[in-house]
Amino acid sequence: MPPSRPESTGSADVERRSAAPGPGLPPAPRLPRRREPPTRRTALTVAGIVEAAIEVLDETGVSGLSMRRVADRLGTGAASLYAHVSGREELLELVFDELVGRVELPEPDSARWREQVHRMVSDFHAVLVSHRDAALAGMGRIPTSPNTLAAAETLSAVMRAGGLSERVVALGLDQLILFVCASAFEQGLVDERGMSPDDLAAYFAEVHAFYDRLPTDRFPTLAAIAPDMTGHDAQARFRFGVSSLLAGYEALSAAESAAD
Amino acid sequence: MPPSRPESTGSADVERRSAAPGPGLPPAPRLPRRREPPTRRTALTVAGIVEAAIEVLDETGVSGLSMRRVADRLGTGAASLYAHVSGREELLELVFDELVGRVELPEPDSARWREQVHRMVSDFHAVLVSHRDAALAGMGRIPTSPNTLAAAETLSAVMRAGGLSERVVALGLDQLILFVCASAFEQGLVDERGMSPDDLAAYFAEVHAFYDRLPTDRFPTLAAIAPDMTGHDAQARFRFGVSSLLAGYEALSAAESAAD
DNA sequence: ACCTGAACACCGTTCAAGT
DNA sequence: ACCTGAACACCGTTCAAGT
Repeated sequence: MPPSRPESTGSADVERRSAAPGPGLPPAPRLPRRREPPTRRTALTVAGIVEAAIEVLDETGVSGLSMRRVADRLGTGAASLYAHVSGREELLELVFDELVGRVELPEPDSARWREQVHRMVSDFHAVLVSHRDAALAGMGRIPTSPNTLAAAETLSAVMRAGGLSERVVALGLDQLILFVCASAFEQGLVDERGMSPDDLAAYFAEVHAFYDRLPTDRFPTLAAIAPDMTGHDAQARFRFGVSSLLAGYEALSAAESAAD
Repeated sequence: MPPSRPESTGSADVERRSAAPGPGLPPAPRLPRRREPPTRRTALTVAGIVEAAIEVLDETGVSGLSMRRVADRLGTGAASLYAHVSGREELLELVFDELVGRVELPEPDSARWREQVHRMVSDFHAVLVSHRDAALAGMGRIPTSPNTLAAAETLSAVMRAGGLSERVVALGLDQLILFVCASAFEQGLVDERGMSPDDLAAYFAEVHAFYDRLPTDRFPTLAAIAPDMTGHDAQARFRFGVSSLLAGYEALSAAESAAD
């Protein structure tokens, strides 16, 4: 029962399904029925909770993803979630695993391994960025959930197919995942800092101007590379990052073989 | 005045410094005095607030770094901080700048540029890690504060001294900083997830065992590289990361020159 | 077994009021 | 100009109680 009843707008009282007998009369007898107007959602399940959590995430970002808001969206109270999920931390892990599961996994092909790595990490990055700063939920986590394990297996298999050494793949896999998450998190943070698109454009224009005007005596190098720093969009920077990592892995891997 | 007065334990009423005349009598006249027992700390300043914030950070991590706790440590209320700092977000920026300022900046030397980069980013990483997950405060931030600008200038100058192209330095600088912050954040997060050192050791042993036991049919690559994944400590992984980035930058930079 | 309301111990920020 | 207490609108989690 809502504590205060807002005026019904339009089609009068269709929702009040049982008419009371009237003033001065006792309440009418009732057939037993489900204790609450069924509040639309079905019984609580982990999958349903994760789905609701992702909806909240899309609206508010990770910091706004609270147990209370998720519960609200499911028409219940926060305490009810604890029967299905140990707490906020586990819910974030489940959300992250669900998002990783949306990345398509290729059949490793040594002829196209670079392309395959670029594709996988770009997809991964895109999925994360499309859910605000969701990437935060993945940082500092060792892959042990089903979808993160499957993705780690495929990504490392592609790297091995490219001829990188076991050692380089083992160490590089971690770093590549860290890079994807950190990039996505940074990108997601930007629109988390509570700015309108207009403010945001203004802010970037300011940053651009700021770097262009850096005094060349105190900041000779930054001033010189300023055009190159502000001249690339997020996607170009991400692509550069992946390329430099792969080039580095190849060089280190080759150096290892040469040492044998 | 406390709403309810707990029984004084032991040494009776030493703290009630002004004895009331007694029941039925008006309150005794008082000399004007400082409204509060002087609470030890001097007047609020930005520097003092940042110092207190770092102390709180060291005790609780970024998530526990609240305006209320910082104020508490300064013997005041949270609202008082807003006269010196626009809010929590700005305070985090100030804390990050202060920490970056503790990194020693070398004179760029083209003969030792790799060593200089390794040294700078290791110092940076070490400073961040020594303050829990402080690195979180630096992510998603474009260097504009004094110490972050100075560090960015020096780091990019060292990279230029190493012969890397303007484009590679401009794009790589960002990535290198992101890598340092993300690594430090991950490392800091581990002891943030609220575990005792014993729990932590047990957890890592579990992870180790988990990877060692991965079924080889479903996870052939992960199973094969498991020893290499769990066999390196955080410092080795960080060093590998920096080396691979530098190797990548050199390769990409060389490829650019070759294309000219 | 699952769900609930109420409570506990917290948050960041604002604002009228004091000095 | 600086500081304050109280208030507002939030948090995650626990727990006794209900069904």
